[in-house]
Amino acid sequence: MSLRVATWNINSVRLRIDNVCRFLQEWQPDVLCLQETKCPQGQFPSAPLRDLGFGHIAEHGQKGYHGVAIVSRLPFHENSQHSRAFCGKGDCRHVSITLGRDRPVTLHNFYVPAGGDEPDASINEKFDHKLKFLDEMDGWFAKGSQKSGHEGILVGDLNIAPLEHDVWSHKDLLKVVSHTPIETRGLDRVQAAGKWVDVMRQHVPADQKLYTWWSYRAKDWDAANRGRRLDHIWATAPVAKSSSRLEVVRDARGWKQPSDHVPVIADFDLEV
DNA sequence: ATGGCTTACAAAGTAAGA
Repeated sequence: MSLRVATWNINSVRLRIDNVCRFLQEWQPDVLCLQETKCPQGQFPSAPLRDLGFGHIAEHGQKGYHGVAIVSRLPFHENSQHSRAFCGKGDCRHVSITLGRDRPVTLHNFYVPAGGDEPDASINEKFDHKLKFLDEMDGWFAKGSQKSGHEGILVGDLNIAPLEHDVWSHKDLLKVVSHTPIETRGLDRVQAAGKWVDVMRQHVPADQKLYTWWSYRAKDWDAANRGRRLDHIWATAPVAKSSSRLEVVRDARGWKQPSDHVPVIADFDLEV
């Protein structure tokens, strides 16, 4: 049996619901995790997704900003939906559910704060928030937030491109928010605390460029190809080991009225 | 020339993204 998991920062799920439906139909994931839904709780465009067979939806949204959701063909464990509030804010940056019969797998969907422009926490409150968010994730996973016996998958827009070839120019971006050493060290700590394996880099060697986001501001995003890998798929070791395939749907950046992020898909050989 | 754009919103100009 195979489980296909996808993650996509959609930058308004209501504006781009047709793109979501196209993706679900053409790539046939079992579960799609969305970030930046920008959709108030209760106003998620569920109907067209249900019509495509995705009748299980965990939404955690608010007006205007942020917001995450999990859209699934497979049922969730009863009462398994959780949304953790980070940094004492109710800003809808996490939702998790549990899948699977014999071997439960908890799926975490995260939207880590972008962090603003200036990579200095003493003068930029947004950057301070980003670092504190990472610290809180670290502490949460270190404490063993995972139920014992449960494996896990963590996906989302983590807003950090940790490796040299996760950005178009390592040298130029070391001082740019998303690729600064203090952020990448923070992300490394989160990964270690949860014993998470970077599934994308298991499939694509670290010396090859790998991007999931291209700025709206580039005149020609495709030709310039100045991307960053801001979106991630992590899993606990046994789950990561079962991953048979990875796809970054770069073409989606060229669709009509696109998001600036593209879907990332991983297949796992799991009983679900 | 990595922001030159794009989004939401008690709708014109702000705030936010990254």
